[in-house]
Amino acid sequence: MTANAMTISRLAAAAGVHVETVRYYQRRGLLREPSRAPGSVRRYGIDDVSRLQFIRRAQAMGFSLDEITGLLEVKGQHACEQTRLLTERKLIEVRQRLQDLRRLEVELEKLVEQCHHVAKGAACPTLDLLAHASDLSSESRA
Amino acid sequence: MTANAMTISRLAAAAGVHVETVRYYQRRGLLREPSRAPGSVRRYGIDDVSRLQFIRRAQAMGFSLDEITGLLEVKGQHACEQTRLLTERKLIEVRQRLQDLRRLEVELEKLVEQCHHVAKGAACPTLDLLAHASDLSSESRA
DNA sequence: GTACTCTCCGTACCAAAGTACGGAGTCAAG
DNA sequence: CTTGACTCCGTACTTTGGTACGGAGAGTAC
Repeated sequence: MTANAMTISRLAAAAGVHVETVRYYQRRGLLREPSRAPGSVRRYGIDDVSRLQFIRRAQAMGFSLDEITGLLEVKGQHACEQTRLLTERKLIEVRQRLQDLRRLEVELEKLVEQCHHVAKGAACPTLDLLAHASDLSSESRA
Repeated sequence: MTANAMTISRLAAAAGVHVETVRYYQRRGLLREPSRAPGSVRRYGIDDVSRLQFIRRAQAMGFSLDEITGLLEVKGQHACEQTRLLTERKLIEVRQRLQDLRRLEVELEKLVEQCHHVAKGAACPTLDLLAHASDLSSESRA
């Protein structure tokens, strides 16, 4: 076995992260700190690369490091159920953000549109709108 | 005129923000610090409420406080053009975020879906997917 | 065996938009 | 005129996901 042959910089390179990130994940408890010969340097193996990649993939799916800690902890019997619940919650969050952003897109489109049609020298409708509320103020959400 | 009659807490309440937020905006230069009788307390007027509301509306439109500083500074001749440019840039950002989130939504939907169809006792497909890459790893964006 | 790179470690710092704190001074009501 | 609420002010802390720094020890290439 060539297991546990990597130094921290090789591990980081293998997973596509910075050395400092590896150390940061260790501090956060996302990654084990491998035991090492006293007065020596830590060595990492394939499993550590996998775990780092797991973390990065989960991040790409929108999970926070805290949530990923949760994902990494679920094991055994109800793992799938717990994971699914977490994923469903995340999906709801994402959909909410999508809705907010779509509304925002429409509003911004309106602003740009109006600015295109404004007469030279006239007041800027965007600044006016921001200054004098109208329908936007009713849109303030929690 | 009842102008400049408000204390900071009334101003904050009128605009729906916290006192500390008013002070923070003053420090950032988004809001003027009204002159005051020496050894006395600051008094605010309607204009300050409007300005605070402008800021909050612009925030709701996705502008950062730095960008809002810019919006508040543009005045006169080319105000509309500058505002429009800023708004267009913001719109592009919003659309990019929308695209990212839509992709994320699809991925999360797949995960949830798979977890629903998994046999009892079988491994969790979500955890598997996160653990063993497949098509997701090619999706890593800058 | 020495020079150069890498690792280790704690600590500090970054963005963004605030929030919290604590002591001293001020305001307003009774 | 006292009491209680409010204001002022600077500074520190929060969250999230890291990045940067600096000095001392370890690993390695020649």
